[in-house]
Amino acid sequence: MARPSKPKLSTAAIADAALKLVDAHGEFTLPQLAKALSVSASSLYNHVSGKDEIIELMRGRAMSAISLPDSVSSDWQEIVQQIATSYWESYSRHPRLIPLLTSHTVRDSTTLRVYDALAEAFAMAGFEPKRRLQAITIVDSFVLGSALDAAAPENVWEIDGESTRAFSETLATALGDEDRASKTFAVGLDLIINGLYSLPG
Amino acid sequence: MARPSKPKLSTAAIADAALKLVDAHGEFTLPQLAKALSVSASSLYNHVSGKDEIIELMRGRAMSAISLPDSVSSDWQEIVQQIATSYWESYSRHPRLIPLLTSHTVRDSTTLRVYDALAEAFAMAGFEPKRRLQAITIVDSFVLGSALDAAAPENVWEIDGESTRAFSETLATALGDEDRASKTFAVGLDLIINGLYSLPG
DNA sequence: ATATTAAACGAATGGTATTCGTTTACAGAT
DNA sequence: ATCTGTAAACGAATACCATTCGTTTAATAT
Repeated sequence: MARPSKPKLSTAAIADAALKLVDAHGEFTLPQLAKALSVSASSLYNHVSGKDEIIELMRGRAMSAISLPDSVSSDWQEIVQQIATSYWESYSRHPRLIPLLTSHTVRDSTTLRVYDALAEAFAMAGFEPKRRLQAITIVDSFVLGSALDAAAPENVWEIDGESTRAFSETLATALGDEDRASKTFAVGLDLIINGLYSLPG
Repeated sequence: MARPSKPKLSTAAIADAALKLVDAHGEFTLPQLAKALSVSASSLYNHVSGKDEIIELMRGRAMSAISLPDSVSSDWQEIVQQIATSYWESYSRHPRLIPLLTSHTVRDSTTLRVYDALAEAFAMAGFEPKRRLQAITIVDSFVLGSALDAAAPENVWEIDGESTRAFSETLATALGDEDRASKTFAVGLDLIINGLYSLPG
């Protein structure tokens, strides 16, 4: 077969199909992806430079739902809370994507705008550049860590039965609590924002 | 060649060599590893079930330096601070290992003991099992996220020049600050522990 | 002394990302 | 309307990679 009348591929279609594979299996290969798109693997290279770019496309896809709040409508704490929550939710909608992203440089513009928005919020709060970076890093670390935690829901810990009662009891409470991850993130974020507020400047 | 008088391999030697490769290149392959050990790739399978087990061995190697404090010597806040810091330091000594670990179930006993110790500390603080898990998760998320942040020190953000001034100024302050990551982690952890203390139970 | 196990090897298998040359449709210029 | 160059598909080929298997021989256990 040669060039078709209507192109079978596009970067959007590739990103969507890859994301679907990652959501389902936690990974993807180019032959898999090609088969899912009814296409040969080499055809992908007419639209994409390689597997790395596909991963970066998925990041953009996953982050596209982020809506950044107006900088004027509320105080900085509420703004930071909205940004961080929206950011975390985007990660959490595709938990199994996260491990693929952590070894990659961020090129996606939406993601970069999240940092811009956080920087402005903390600037509005009167944080000097140095402490601004500190605040951003703390929030970002917690978002990423929480999302990673949510990425491995059940089988993170393989218990041999040698655990203390304190930890066993603790683990037992995890079962059945549906959106424990979401609630825990909210609590932690709140705690961080309040802490940043009262931090000695 | 057949069986040698003294074995050339051991799980410890394999883990060390693999860790050295990961520290240097951020990844490893079995042929690489075999060459570093002056051995053929198939020989590795006499000591190890596959690449996954080697990764788990590296986790154990990286975490072996963790020393858990006595539960009686000080108050729970100091204990949690010591555990979390030691935990973070172990990750940070091998930052490029972290992405390999995040997609794996924890089997390493040292790592599991960290959770035990945290559970006991929070139990001592009077946290009920449910809030205990919440506290552990928050601390763990922050440790992991911070370590990941430290894993990609320079090139995480590829700036096109389209950033706001608030963020550009912010990024500029990152240059030259050697152990910024360590200081930021300390600030954030302190803030979390204090927050947990005053959290409505 | 003999049998079993352990630890090395090379060769083979099946999968992976990527490159290249070829084909042919489409789009723009003459 | 024709010509031309680019775009988008394909199959074949390359160079890895993880893993398995059969073989060899040393160490160990019986």
